[in-house]
Amino acid sequence: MVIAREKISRRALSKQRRQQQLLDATITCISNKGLGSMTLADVASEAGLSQGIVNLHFKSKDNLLKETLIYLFEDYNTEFMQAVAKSPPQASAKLLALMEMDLKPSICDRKKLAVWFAFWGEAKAVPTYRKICAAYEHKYDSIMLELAENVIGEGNYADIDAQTVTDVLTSMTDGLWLACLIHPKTFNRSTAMKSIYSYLHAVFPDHYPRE
Amino acid sequence: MVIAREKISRRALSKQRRQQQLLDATITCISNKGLGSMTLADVASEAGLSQGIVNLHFKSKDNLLKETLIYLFEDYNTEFMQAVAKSPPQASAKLLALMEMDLKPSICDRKKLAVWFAFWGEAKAVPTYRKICAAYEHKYDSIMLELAENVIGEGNYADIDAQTVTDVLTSMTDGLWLACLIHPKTFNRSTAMKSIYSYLHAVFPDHYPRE
DNA sequence: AAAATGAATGAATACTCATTCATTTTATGG
DNA sequence: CCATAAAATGAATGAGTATTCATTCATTTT
Repeated sequence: MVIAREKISRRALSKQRRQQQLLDATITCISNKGLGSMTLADVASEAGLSQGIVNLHFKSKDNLLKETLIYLFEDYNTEFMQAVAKSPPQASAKLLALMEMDLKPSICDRKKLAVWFAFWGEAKAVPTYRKICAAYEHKYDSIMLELAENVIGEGNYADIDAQTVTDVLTSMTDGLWLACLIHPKTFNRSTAMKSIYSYLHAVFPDHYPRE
Repeated sequence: MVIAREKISRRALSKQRRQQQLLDATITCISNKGLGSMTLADVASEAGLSQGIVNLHFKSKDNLLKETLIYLFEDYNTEFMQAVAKSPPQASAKLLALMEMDLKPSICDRKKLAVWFAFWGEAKAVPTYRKICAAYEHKYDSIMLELAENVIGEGNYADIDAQTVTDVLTSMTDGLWLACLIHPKTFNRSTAMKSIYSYLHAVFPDHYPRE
């Protein structure tokens, strides 16, 4: 019996996996309907489960949204740390690897970007979101800062400071993400990478040669 | 005939003022409560008027939001065109003036930025918003592109193309706006300008000397 | 096999909010 | 001043939605 089997597998799923499934469904729904008009019924239906399921697992809608933001960050965090760990040991290579990571399809993907921007769009009104963002982003900033300092120390770049480079790179990726979200037709991943590389080349010519 | 015309224009004016007042109230409410949880009652109360007032003037909430986005763009548009018109005639000066405009307090202001990001956060789900954004932004892009082309033509910058410069500058301002919105404590207008100038100096050293 | 568990259901509840509209207030031309 | 229309009001409506909870039932424990 197909129905019976389906029912069994539904219940067999562990609590953690069910929550993850609901978080994924939430991301899909925010991306499709917007944070404002997404309903818990949408999430339940997207997950193929019943009305009350979200409140059962997440207690409230507010809490579901908070957990979704954290889930997004944890995902990004993993990619970020992997990019640093797996790239060659030179600071310049790691910095470039981080930029490439920000533009790779699994990160720079309209579905996820829509959710990031949905939260940023509520950040002024919802201090909880702002605090979560601030905590994670501070970590990325300090890692990039150290990399930029190392690159500067290796070359002859007396008149540029590491914080400025970090600020430029961070704001550029955020801006390129917005372009990907709003202008999907004209946005192009390799053009975007070209923009970033053009800055790196301009500011650190010894480390990032003209291609 | 003259009397009739006067009568019409007077009424139109007051109507227009009321609508502007409601648009301002909407911006305040979105900024304070987020696009998702802002209600028409909030807007009416913010404007010191009654329940039904928004539907009277804007027909529906969706329409109010659309008009609010257009209102934001018209405001930005005025500043943009003024910045181009009032700055010295050299393309390099106009480009710098545009960047300074993007960071001036009346534009780079958390209240307004919260509203921009609120709309961008819904842009994937609401094609209307995306179309409005695309139409305006295409215009800004082509103006900046021409300026960048002129700067390149004036100097010895064979290996950089104008579209890349435009892309970098546009994405940087968007990213800096996000920083202003999310990290108000650490964000600093002059640091942000320093970031932008550091790029202009790096890419067009003849036009933007080390400060 | 019986009892206990707890995940999942989905109907019922309580509440919010956009929209409508009958009524009141205000402005204006005659 | 009055007559008329426009503008504004705010109570009423009803569609929609988060949340609750009694109940079901597959699985685990005894």
